[in-house]
Formats: sequence, structure tokens, C-alpha cells
Amino acid sequence: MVHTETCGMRLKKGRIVTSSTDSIAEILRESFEKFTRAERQLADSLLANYPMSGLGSITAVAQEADVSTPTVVRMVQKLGFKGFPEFQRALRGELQARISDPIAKRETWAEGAPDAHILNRFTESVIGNISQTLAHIETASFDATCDLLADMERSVYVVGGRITRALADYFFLHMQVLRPDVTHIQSISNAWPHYLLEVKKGDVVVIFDVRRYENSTLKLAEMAAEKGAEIVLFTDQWQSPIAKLATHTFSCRIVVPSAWDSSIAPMLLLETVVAAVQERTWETTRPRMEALEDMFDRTRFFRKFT
Amino acid sequence: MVHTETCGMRLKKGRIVTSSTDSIAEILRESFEKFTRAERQLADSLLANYPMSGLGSITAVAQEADVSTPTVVRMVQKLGFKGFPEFQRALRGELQARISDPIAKRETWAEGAPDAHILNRFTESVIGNISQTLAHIETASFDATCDLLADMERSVYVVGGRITRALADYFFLHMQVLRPDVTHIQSISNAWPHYLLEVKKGDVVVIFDVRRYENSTLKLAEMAAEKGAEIVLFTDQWQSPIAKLATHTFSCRIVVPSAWDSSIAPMLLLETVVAAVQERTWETTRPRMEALEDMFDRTRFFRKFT
DNA sequence: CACAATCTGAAACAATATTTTCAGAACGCG
DNA sequence: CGCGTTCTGAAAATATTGTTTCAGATTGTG
Repeated sequence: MVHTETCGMRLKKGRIVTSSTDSIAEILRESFEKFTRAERQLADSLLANYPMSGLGSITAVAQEADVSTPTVVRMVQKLGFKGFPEFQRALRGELQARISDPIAKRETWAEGAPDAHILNRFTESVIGNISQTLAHIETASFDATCDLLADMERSVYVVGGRITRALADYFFLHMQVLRPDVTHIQSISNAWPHYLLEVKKGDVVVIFDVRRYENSTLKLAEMAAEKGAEIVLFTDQWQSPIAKLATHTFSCRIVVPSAWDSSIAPMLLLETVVAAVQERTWETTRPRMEALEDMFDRTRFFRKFT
Repeated sequence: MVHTETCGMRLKKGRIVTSSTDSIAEILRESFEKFTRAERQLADSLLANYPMSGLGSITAVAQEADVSTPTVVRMVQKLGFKGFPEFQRALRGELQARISDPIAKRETWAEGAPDAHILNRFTESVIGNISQTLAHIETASFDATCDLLADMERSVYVVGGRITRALADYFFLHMQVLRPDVTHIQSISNAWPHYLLEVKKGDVVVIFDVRRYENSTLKLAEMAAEKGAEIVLFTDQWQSPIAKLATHTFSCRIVVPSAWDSSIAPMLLLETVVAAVQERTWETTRPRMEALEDMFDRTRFFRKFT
């Protein structure tokens, strides 16, 4: 998955010997004096805007330096590469290292454990999911969703399915503190039509629906849509059929090395939404949170110390 | 000398029309819904470690994404490029711009959004949490926990608090499928003493307790400990007082730029435990899962297609 | 459930890219 | 200035990449 190539390092007679940690640029500079005229011209060209100029075809590289293609081949072989493609791979590997973020460099997550330990495999995969999920988010849509949820004129309904119930519950729990008029509808329960009676035009219905898309959730969405509600959908990469009805859809990567799907990516989005809504509603929310704190203190529900 | 190419912008029928200022990543994301299954798979792969993955040969790109080379050609043509080489040139041009711009070195998660966008800040912080949490896990302890939970001789009880209820619920939901004798106790409810009657020596009590540690949960843990239960605790970095009673404690980082704590790290551990237990109990679990599938099929609870 | 529309990848084909060969040019040296 | 050595690029030979075709697979639909 991750490209990792070391730089050239050959010991053959007549070849240029370098440490494997040297960057290709350094090798080029070090070997400069051993080069012939045409080769120097080429090395100059390569270094001129390193490493981009080396990424084209051998023909392009040669033309750029105004030398012939055989010269290019001869030079990279002198450097210790087997051929031009190998040289180019090394160059790409270097570039990769240069632009990749620190997280990508990390080899194992649970240190001391073998790569193959499930903790590492699982986490690796979750990080990939997060990265891919984020790559597909349109921030404008995200911001618009938060605006909707921060609008106190609109009532908010939260809907989860069999598995996503926990996500819906978690989201509900937080939204309930942030603002009034939040309702949790369990699409599985057969009481949901009652809740739907209340839904008005402009209300926001947040739906969690991942694969094994549930019929009842779809029906619920259809009815909410008919009533003119704004539907915000959190789904998986294969997209619940509700996507067609939704104002904003967020698709999350959920595949992990397990018989189950991972809820980490949707959970992350959901927590971020909570944080973003909170920023928008801080004025209203603060008194609510303080009141809540006060109530907890009075009920001695939580330990005050330790 | 310097490679400067603009991105695709064609007007031909059936092609995807984009502004010339869009980066290829953006074009990929925007066009995502117009893509077919294999094309999405490819787009994912390209975005996953953008833009490096697109720089190899068409064969390499296709293999990385696990699609055929014709798929690659078709997709880039859909994007408006004449062929793969043109696409790759555009990609190189972009990389060039990115490399030479000293400010743009930093990788962002939701590309196109400013670093300061909450999606990026939040995710950054969550990744940090995961990394730190994993660094503190003792794999031996983790494995021992999974062994306990895979042991069908022992009954399993799952306990959550006010906020962690969702985590407990999620964990319960999965364990319930994996094995028999799993019970969810809501520590808040005042019915929990009834459940405790059943707890025997050797039973496993999985407790979620993060800050604002709850009195009732502590009491519950004390009584379970007295009965000789093995206590597995998921808590935060400041450690719930229950840690003193627990056989295995896992502390998670939970701080994010929000007024709330993040449940991502505990959720990750929990999902990993489920995956690991499942590996251990596959023989027993398979028939259970098949039976469950069958029941869902019969109840037409889920949509069978789409 | 059959039919049409669409999607997909194996394989043939075409176009390039890379390497090799080789003849002449350039250089050093007596 | 002649001779051997080294260097260089045109062109041929080879290897690889990129494109197109087409039949089977899949999906949506009446």
C-alpha cells in the first residue's frame, strides 16, 4: 500500500557507491564529477526542479535536458539503478515520504505488538476509513447541516436503526443538552408513526442508516420528506436508498477486518457536528449546560471528587 | 521548463464539466456520485493517498485499486481527460504546484477546507487520541480480556453510565450475537441490584466509566467485585476509581476541541474486542449469526435488495 | 421472471517508452 | 597529425504501457 523504496546502493565495480539513506539529489550531486558532459547536463536539469522533472517519461526527461534517451539510461545505471523505471520509482518513493504526513509514517499503533496483532490491523483500517470518509465530505454541506441543527426554530428528530441505534442515541444525548425540541425516534419501534404526526415543514430529521438498510427507516424517511422536513442522512459508502430524499448525505467508510462494520467514522462526524453546533449556539447553550450541572450537583448523582 | 497544466474542463456531452480551478481531488469527489462501482473503488484508491497513487503506470494504478485498466481509462475520460497520460500530466502539474508552495505543505484531512475548519481540527485531535490510547494498551491485557469474553462458561454483564450508555449498548448489541449469557445493566436505572443477584464468581462485568464518574456505577462495581466477578473497565486517562477493583483496565484519551469528550478511542477498542472475540468463538458464533440472518430474512425486516 | 440497459475485465491491439546497437564525433596524447 | 579511447545520439529492437473490443456479469424494470 505505502510505497517504500530505498535509494540506489550498488557495490559493483565502476558503479557509484552510496549509503542507502542518501536522497537521490545527494547522489546526483556527489557523483557529479564522475559524469560526462552530457550526463552533467542531465543531472543539472534533474536537480533544477527536483524531483518533479524526473517524473515524466524518459523521453520527456531527455528532451528537457536536451540530451538523448540513451544518455539518461546510462546515467541512471551509473547511479546504480537497474533501469530508468527503477530510478523513477525511487524518485516517487522519495517524493511520497516528503509530502506524507507524520501519521502515515507510523508503523505500528500498539507498540511492542507485532504488526499482525489485531489491535494494529484494526486501527490501521479505521484510520484509513477516517481518512477516506473525510476525503468525501463536502465542507459546505457539513456547515449547512450544522446551521440547520443550530436553528432553534426547527425541531430536530433523530432516527436510528437496529445497529445504528447506539449512534442515534449518542447523538440525541448531546443534542438534547445543546438545544430544545430534540426527539429520538426508534425506527424499529412501532410507535414511530405517532412521532411523525409532529413533524412540520422545515424540521430536521437526522437519520442513521447503514447497510442492511431497514425498510421501516426508509418508509419513515419518505413520510418525513412528504411533510417537507429537511433530511440529514448518515450512511455508508454504498448509500442507503434514503440518499435520494436527503438534503445532506454523509457517506462513511465502515469496512474493517471483522465480521462487523465499524461505526467509528460516522461517530467521528457526529461528534464533530455536535462540536460545531455547539460553537454556533453557545449563547443559548451555556445557560442550559449550567442548569444541567446544577441539577447534577443537587442530585449527588455524580461523585464530586476523585 | 516548468510544468504548468490546468485541470480538465471539457464541455463535451456526457463529460463532467468543472471549473479549471478545481483540483483533481475535488473533481474526483464532485463526480463521485456519477461513478459506477468500480470507478468509485478507483476514485477511493486515488484519494486515499493522493496524489501519489496516481503517478505510477496505469497498470499499477489499476492494481492498487483492484480494478481493470480499462476502468481507469474510462474514468479519466469521464473526468474530461483525453487519456490516462493527460490525466497523469495534470496530476503532476498539481503536485508540482503543491510542492513549490511552501505554505501548502501541511496535509489536511478534509481537503479544500482550511486547516482551521473544525472537521480538520477535530479529526487531527481524534487521531492523536487514538494514537496515544493505543500506545498505552498492554496487548497481553487486551488478549486476556478477549479470552475472558470468549469463555462461554462465564456470563457477561455490560454496564454503562449516562453518556457511556451508548457505548455499552453498542457493545452489548454485538456481544449478544457472538455468545449467549450477555446482559446489559443500566447503572442509572434503579433496577440494577436485581441483575447483580445473578452475578457469580468468574463472571465478567464490562464497565464503561468516564469522567463525571458515577456513584452508582462505583457501587455496582464494588458489589460485583465482592461476588468474585472479573471486572473489565473502559475509562478515560484520569481513570475511574473502579480501576482499583478491575482485573483489566483500558484508559482512553478523550479530549477534543469541544465542550464534550470524544468516545472514539473507547469505541475503537470496543470494536476491536468484538472482532477479536469473534475470531476466538467463530465455531460457536457462526451458527448463531446464520440463525440471526435467517430470522431477519423471514421477518422482512430489512430490504433484501438495493 | 424475462428483458434491456449498463457495467466490467480478459484479451487483442496500438502506441509509447526503454534499452541496445552501432557508427561517427570529440577528445587526449604521442 | 594519426591513433586509440571515450562519448554521443540515430535508429533498430524490445518491453511495457495505454486503448479498444467484446462477451459475460450485473442491475434495474416491466
